[in-house]
Amino acid sequence: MYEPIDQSFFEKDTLELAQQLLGHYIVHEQQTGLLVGRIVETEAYQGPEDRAAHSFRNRRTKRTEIMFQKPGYAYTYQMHTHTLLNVVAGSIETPHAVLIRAIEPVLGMEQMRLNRGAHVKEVNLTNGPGKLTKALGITMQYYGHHLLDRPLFISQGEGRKEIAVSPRVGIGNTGDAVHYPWRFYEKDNPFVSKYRL
DNA sequence: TTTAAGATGCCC
DNA sequence: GGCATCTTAAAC
Repeated sequence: MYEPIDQSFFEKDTLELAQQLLGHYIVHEQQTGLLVGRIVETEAYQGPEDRAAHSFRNRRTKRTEIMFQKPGYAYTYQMHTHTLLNVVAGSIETPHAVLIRAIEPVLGMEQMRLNRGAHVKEVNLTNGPGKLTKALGITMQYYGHHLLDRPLFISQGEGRKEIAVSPRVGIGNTGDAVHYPWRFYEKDNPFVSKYRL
């Protein structure tokens, strides 16, 4: 039923990929069962020109190294107490990534509740980049994992509604980059994260 | 070796 | 609005 998508899917312009990811599934096959979420919000980060990107000015470190590889790898990193998940984008040596900011629970909601806490309302289970990784059980162990490989992969979706666009969330102090319209989400979807400065 | 900062989220 | 709490990078 859920099968990894083709490598060619990742090989497109980064802004295009960020939009194309909307409506596709993230699948995590765990011992406890299948966890599936439908991607409803993404953001593009395009080093070396993009001041908000970790790879700004081709900064190449242990953390950013995966962004210089071929597209389709998972770039996970720790943000305070949370793990955030990116899909590496752009050709080799072009350090782009697409941050997955929100998903809509499709399968395994019981386990997602266990991962997130029983008192959390359904709409708040996965409506943020740190929330969805916790719900899906995604940790730093997936840094450098390729998203065509089980147990964590992208799977073909069944389409999406209208795409809305906005500036990216939570990038203060990055000059012009603050205004780039590189956040994409499915219009009117209740699982999209709250916009913050 | 030490320190600061961060693509967040939860609680007060 | 404060603060948790972890990884990395850059300062010293």
